Formats: sequence, C-alpha cells, structure tokens
Amino acid sequence: MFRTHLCGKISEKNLDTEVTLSGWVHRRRDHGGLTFVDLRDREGIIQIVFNPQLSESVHQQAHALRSEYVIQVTGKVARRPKETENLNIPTGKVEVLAEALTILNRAKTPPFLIEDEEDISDALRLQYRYLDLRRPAVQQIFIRRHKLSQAIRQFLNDHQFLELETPSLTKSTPEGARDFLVPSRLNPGNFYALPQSPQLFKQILMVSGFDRYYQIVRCFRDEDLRADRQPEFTQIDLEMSFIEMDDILSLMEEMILRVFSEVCDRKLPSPFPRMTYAEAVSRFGTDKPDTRFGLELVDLSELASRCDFKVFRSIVSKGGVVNGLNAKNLARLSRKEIENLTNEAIQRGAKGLAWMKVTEDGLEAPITKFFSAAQLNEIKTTLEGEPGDLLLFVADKTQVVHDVLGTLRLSLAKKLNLIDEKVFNPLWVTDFPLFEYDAAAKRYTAIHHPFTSPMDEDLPFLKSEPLKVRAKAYDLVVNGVELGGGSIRIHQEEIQSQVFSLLGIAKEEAAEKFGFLLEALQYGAPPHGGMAFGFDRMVALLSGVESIREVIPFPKTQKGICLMTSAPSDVDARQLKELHIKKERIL
RNA sequence: GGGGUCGUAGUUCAGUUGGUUAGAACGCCGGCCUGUCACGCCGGAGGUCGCGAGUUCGACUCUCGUCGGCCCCGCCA
Repeated sequence: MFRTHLCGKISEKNLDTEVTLSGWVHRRRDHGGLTFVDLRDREGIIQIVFNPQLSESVHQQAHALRSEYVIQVTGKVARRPKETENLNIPTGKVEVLAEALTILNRAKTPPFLIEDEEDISDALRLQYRYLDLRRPAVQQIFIRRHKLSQAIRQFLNDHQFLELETPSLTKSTPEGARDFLVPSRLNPGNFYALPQSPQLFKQILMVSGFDRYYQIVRCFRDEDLRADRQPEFTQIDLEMSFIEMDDILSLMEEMILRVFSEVCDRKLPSPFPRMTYAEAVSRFGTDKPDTRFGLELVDLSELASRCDFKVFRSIVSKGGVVNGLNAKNLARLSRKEIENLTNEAIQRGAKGLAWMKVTEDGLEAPITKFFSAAQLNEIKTTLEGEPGDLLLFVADKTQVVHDVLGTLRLSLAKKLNLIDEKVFNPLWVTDFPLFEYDAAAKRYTAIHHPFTSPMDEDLPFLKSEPLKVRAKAYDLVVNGVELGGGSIRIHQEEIQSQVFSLLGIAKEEAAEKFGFLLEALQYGAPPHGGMAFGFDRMVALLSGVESIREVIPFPKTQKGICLMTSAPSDVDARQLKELHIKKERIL
C-alpha cells in the first residue's frame, strides 16, 4: 500500500496515528542534525521531520532527497511544538515524524521551481507542461474546471437534458470558419472535417424527438490564435424543443447562477439585465459591452451638423456620425499622451481624434473656435463634462466610430483603473440583426448562422429590407467577454429557402452542403433552439486569467504548435501514400 | 498576410557611447548546522549573449535576414 492518507488532508484529527504518505519532495531543509521535508500531493503539503534520535538510518537516507523526488514516508502524526507552528499552510499545526522512507523515484533537477509565484516564460511552461501542471495554483484551475463541468452536467441532467454524442469526423460545410480536414484512406481524395460545433447534428437530434440535448464537446476551427482562441476548444452545447427565446434565456440564467455559486461561491445579479444589439452598439460601440464602468459613447451628430468645424459637418452630411466620450479626469494628459490616444484611434481605423479639455472656464482646445458658445455648452452638458475631464470625439462612418471609441473606452478604463475585478456583470444582448451586407462579396451574410430564425414581426422585411430583419438570437456577455450565444432555429422549410436565397446560396448548393438538415426539417421538425457556451472562457473568467491557454491542460502556442509534443510534425511517406496524399511545395 | 514586443547562466533579469575578464538573485553541487518552513552560514561549478550574414581594428551592443514566445489587426461564434 502506497499511502493511507493524502498529504494535504493530515490534520489534528490524525494525531498519534501512524500514517503512510506518498508524494513529491516540495522542499528539503537540511539542518545537519535535523532534516525537514515538505511533502506535496494534489491535496496539499505536509512537513515531514527526520530526526536521528528516532531513526539514525532514516535520517541518513533523507540526506539524499532532492526536489521532486517521489517518496513514501511512514511515521506518526505529531503536534508541532507551539512556537514552530506554521499558520501559512493548512497542515501547519502538525507534522509527521518519519520512521521509514522509500525513494520511489528520483527526479532530474526541474528547469524551474514548482512554485506558485514563479514567473516563467510561456514557452518553457508549455515545453515542460507536466511540471507546470504540478504547481498547486495551476492545479486549482483544473480542479475548478472539473467542478464546473460536473455542476453544469448536474444542472442539465436535472432539467431533462440528455447527453448525446455527435461525430468528430464529419462533413465540411461552407459557412463560418476554416475547417480542419482529415483525409479519408478508404475514400481516396475525400476528406472529413473536424466539427466547428455540433450545430447541425443537435438540430437533427431535435427532429429525432430527443427534446433536450447537451454535450460538453470539443470543437475545431482552423483560424489564427488569440489569447481567447485556440484551434481546439470546448463548448457547452445544448438544444431544446418546443421553447421560445424567453424560456431558454431564463433557464440558462438559472444555470449560470447556480454553477457560478456552486463552483466559486459567486453571486451574480439576478435577473440578468437585457440590452438590444442596437443599444449596446450605440452606447458602448460593441455588441459585447463591459458594463462594469461608464465612459459611454454619446451621439453628437446632430450638433455636429450645424457647427462650423468642417471635418465634423462634412462627415455627417455624407451619412457618417460624430460620437463623443468623456474621459473622466484626464484633462491632465500631456499633448504627448493625447497623441498616444490618437495613434491608438488611428490604428483602429480613425482618421484622427478630436479633443477638448473641460476647465473651470469652459471647454479648451484648438478646435473650440469652430463652435459657438451655446454649442460648446451643449457639448459639455451632453457629455456631463466637469472641470478636469477630457472630451474625445471621433467622426467617421458609424462602424468606424463605434469601433474606435469602443476600443478607446476599454483602454481608458484600464488606464484609469475603473474596473472592479471582483465584479461579474452579466448581460443578455438580444435583437441582433439577421444579416449584414458584405460589400466585397456583394451579398448578405448571416451574423449568427444561416439557420437562425428571423423575428416573427420582421418577416415582412425579409423581401423588402433584409438588413432591418432582427434575429431570434442572443448572446450572454459577462464583463465584456462573450460567454455564449444561441438562437431559435428556423424549422420551416419555406423560411429557410428564403434565407438561403438572400445569402446567395443556390438551391443546389444548399442541397449539396447541408441537404441532410434541410431534408430532416421536412419530416416534422419541432420548433427548437439552443445555445453554446465557451467553456474555456467560462473557466478563465472564474479563474481571473486573461488567456484560455491557462485553463487548457495542453494548449497550443500562437503558431498552433504544441511545444511539449512538437505537433504538428512531418509524417512518414508511407502514411501519406496510404492516404493518397502527395506533398507539393506551392510557392 | 501585416503591426508591436521580447529572446544574455538551469530560471528571472541587469549589462554604460561599440572596447579587452559578461554580472546579480534564485536554483544546482560540496561542506557546516537539532525547530526550520523562501532555513542560515562558507565555498564551488555553470554562458554558442536564439541562429545566420554584414558593418567595424573590435559586436551582447549597430544593420539586414531568419527562428521562436507573447499581444494585436486581418481572419474567426
């Protein structure tokens, strides 16, 4: 038997009992006469004392111990002498007096210390991920990840959802992200695709009558990586029949409330506020607003159209907009610092950044001369300017203005320390447009996906003004992070055909690409809808880390490489031959 | 595909205007030490300055290229 207890679980309850522990040597403090070893396992750390008075030979053995050796120790649990208690660790009131020691395995000196605070480069951590994962703080993240998935499963099980599996080797579809392809040996020249999500399958499961489905499932997208994007990631995927939007929003809200409270003891405001897409974009410049702070965008187009500042006036007359943002207390910024803000704006696509400082005497800036006293006062009032504030303005096409000020808003909030890291601000964003217009391709594209149902009252606009049609789609945004999204699906073939034709997908093409779904919808599809959450993002949010790499056991670098295994790699010529694949360098 | 940033001992980092022997801390190795817990003290080893080319009498330092990590744009529910 390797052990009777876990290191971190030893307490005063075990006093005077003999225990056997197995674990890693966290640290050794060799005093010559007396040697202390901190023994670590998943549950924590316990101090082992090697005393020559207890056993000369075991004390001698302990001299050979080194960091990360795997050992087994047997001894009595004893209360520590009063003045030597260590209240920094949970087991700090007791220690184990070693009577026997077995070195189960030696260890090379690790490339970095197995310590929570160690500041190690990402590259090294990922190369030696197994050592990185040994760090207690890192393990906590994965324990939390486990608890979260269990809590979600339990909630969904309690609500009559069935966990059903969908294929990982499936069919490539044209919409959305780039597919990862898998060559088929049995079908020369043909490829499977790894699923971007189980979207089509879960709808078909509804047609089959399973009523409620869920899966915590791996998804794949072959796009460039970001801090919050990995080529393979995990979704909480679910779908329900005979429900409307409000049914699903309230159930999902209940789920989030419950699991956040169970896993991290976090209480969220309830009910979650709701905001339309239009409102989110006009107030925050984005469809995933961080509502933990103000700095909202204010539309000044009307005022701009009647001022003497040519830049503003001409942009408005050409159909653009002018928005302002009050950067509280930033009038102290130097010209250089304002220039930095301007550069940030320009990087985001603005032509420039106009500004005014609010002083006791009113607004001050080179451009104030283009405005009447009344107009200046109006600007100040509208933006709620108080002395010491800096007012920023961007004039451009609507999307550019929103994009620039939305980004600036976030970076200013960081700069001004306006974000309370302890707060979770959930928000439902609803009433998304169904389509957007792709000017380059001269066609409409689906904002969510092509199976999203239009709102009933907007159906008349499908033919006349497609951009006016709103979707039965919804996103859950927390602190500016899009945690999940979903929609009520189209279950009627006629509407689906109309949408396809607007998307420029010909009947034959639609039939070829996802004919199986279209056909299924004709055999009595129930009204249905669903949602998918980014599970990695959820764990990251609950763990307070920026990158989802931190919450994925074996993540890939920005170039899509696994530094531990060196995947992807070259393969044997024979393997390629079997797959009917020939490599050719395309220059 | 593009922009930014970083790369020096096992690790984290410093390194002056381009100057001769590249430093610190931690870690590692050896010794001493019976109440430490980031133990302490003494001593020691450890470097292709990411790689390649160029400029120069001389390059860690300047230039160009290249490789890799990270952040972002494009791309992406």
